[in-house]
Amino acid sequence: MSAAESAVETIQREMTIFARRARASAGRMHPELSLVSYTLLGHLEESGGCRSTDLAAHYALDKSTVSRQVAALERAGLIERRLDPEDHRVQVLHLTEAGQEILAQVTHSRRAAFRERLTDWPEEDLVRFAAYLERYNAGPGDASD
Amino acid sequence: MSAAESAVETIQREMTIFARRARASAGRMHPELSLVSYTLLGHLEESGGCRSTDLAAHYALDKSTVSRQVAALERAGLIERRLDPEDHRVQVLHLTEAGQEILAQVTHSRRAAFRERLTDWPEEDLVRFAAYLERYNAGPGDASD
DNA sequence: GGATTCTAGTTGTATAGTACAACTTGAGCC
DNA sequence: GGCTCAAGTTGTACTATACAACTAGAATCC
Repeated sequence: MSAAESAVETIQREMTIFARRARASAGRMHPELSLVSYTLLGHLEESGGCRSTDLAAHYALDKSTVSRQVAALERAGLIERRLDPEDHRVQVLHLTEAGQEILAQVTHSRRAAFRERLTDWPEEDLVRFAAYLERYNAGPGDASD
Repeated sequence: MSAAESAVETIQREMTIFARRARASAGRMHPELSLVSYTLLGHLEESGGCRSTDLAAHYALDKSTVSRQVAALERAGLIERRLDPEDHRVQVLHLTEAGQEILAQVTHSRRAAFRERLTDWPEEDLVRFAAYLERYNAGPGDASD
């Protein structure tokens, strides 16, 4: 097996390990905010408010799934819906203050966990690793982010 | 924000994107073998047979979860149980021939998907990317693989 | 300008994966 | 032989998810 083939093997294996771990630990780390909820809140912050349908399209989730997630986030007081005055079918979702706070907290603690894991890495390696990941994810597959 | 901090941000974001995608697409790619089942079969192959309890410990899953997964895999004819003659509480799990075949197929198609995604990468970058991932996963976190 | 068709979102129903707790069965140890 | 420990199963519940059917509002088309 060539060096390139063996590297592909390794990348596959390690990415799979990472995915499994992320899935297993996501719920335990932040019982108040599942990985999906966190991602949705994050997207709302970045986008400055968007529709349920946009979230579904962006993350390749069914609209019913998003609808229930959104309902839960609203029940928890983390987001609010504003009826679009132009089109009454549309509900534009926004973070509440509480939502912004929780998102900031979770982001902070997630960031801390990553940083700790990467603490010994020279800056040069961090930058290169980040570039590789971006390149990998930006690849020709599903453009889901 | 320093270059290192911004790289950590990027790594966190891109790893999260990857994990979400893997989770979303795993079921669709191989309807006959979920990501968990695939991982369990893979471990059985690597280890050459082990106990249900070992799988649970290794992947930080509850023994009841593994019990049901194993039952499904047995129902599907992909693994078989052999009673440990030394200790009749213990069932040693082994891949059947059918299990080996399916595992090989799924491994092959997963590998093809990865390879396609990485097809334009120079060998040097593949090798470095693989090394970074290994280093990341080998870090001080949970040693779940 | 009313009927038809499209779109946003909700609700009903089903499934997979998971955890926790209670239980069963066999092993090991005074 | 009778406690205690270990391996695994089963009951129950919850979360995330999808698909399909539905509701309500918007847009379009004679």
